[in-house]
Amino acid sequence: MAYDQLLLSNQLCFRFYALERELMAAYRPLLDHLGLTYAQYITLLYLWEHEKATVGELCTALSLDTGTMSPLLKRLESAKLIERHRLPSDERTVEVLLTKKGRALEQKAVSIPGNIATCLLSSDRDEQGKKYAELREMLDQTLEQLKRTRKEREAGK
Amino acid sequence: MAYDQLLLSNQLCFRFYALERELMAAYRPLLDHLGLTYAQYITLLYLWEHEKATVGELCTALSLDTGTMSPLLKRLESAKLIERHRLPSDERTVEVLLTKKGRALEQKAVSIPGNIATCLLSSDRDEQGKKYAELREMLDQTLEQLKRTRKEREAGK
DNA sequence: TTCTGTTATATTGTTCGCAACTTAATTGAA
DNA sequence: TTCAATTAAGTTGCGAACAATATAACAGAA
Repeated sequence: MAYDQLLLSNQLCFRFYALERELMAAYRPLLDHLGLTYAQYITLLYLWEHEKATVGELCTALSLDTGTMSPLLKRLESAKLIERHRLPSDERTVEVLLTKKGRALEQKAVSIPGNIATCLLSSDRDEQGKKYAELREMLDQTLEQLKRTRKEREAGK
Repeated sequence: MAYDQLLLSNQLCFRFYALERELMAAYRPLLDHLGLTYAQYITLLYLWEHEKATVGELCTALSLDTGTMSPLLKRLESAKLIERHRLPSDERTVEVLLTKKGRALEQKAVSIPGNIATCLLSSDRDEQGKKYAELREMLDQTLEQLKRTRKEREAGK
């Protein structure tokens, strides 16, 4: 190795960690305006797209476990943005539905992705499309690789 | 726009968010072995490199605030990995030092970066160096852009 | 039908991350 | 010298995030 892997400045992972938090800091003022956290926002993104979902569906789609999702949904429910009820066909399953208020919030959220893209990408307009595609490609590849390794290790253990 | 920006599957930010957590999941079993969390690990990385630091220095280097760092240091201290004492020259400032036990832990941590690199990068050996450099470059650029925008907005507000 | 194992969700307990606030020490201007 | 402003760290409170556990409903075999 040509350099010390234990140096913070050489760590790819620390970059991901720092970047993720800086990104959340960019979202915060925009989401504060809607009274949402990022986790709540992406939960609503899923519901705006699908109208309804079970708790398990949401956990899978957002890669969160029920220990995160259950209290989060409880808070969205007390904010009157969603409703929850158990399915008659299977009383174990809880279905999550948007309320009218929750559906209406989408209109206030439409400006967020564009706003964040401005923070995230270079101000050079010509570069943006290319950079976006490259980044997306790399992130997808890296995420897939991580998941693959995790499954291998879980299987082998 | 050619597609819906509010679709979760189109969101660059969700990729960062999901990737960061998948990465932490890769670290967890390795760090459990040392009895550390990721935040504690990078705090020790900084101390292994610099031997000692003030609380403010650590906050700046890791982009964490004192509300995160103070209790974290308290836990590292009760684990006997660090010591804290106020500087005689300025009683406001707290200096953090590694204990012998904290210094010794570095030897158990040396295998971690290589292990994580295996999870993170493709198994194609030839591709690794190139991919690592590209990813690093993109992350650095994106992080810089985010910080730049944040400062502009803070100034303009 | 009954018992066993599985599935879906919720709860508990710990740490992180951050905003807002507190405390105490230092600085600097009047 | 005095006192108001600043600085460094710690505390409080809340919402993630996750492991471990609990609860309840369902599914299948005997």
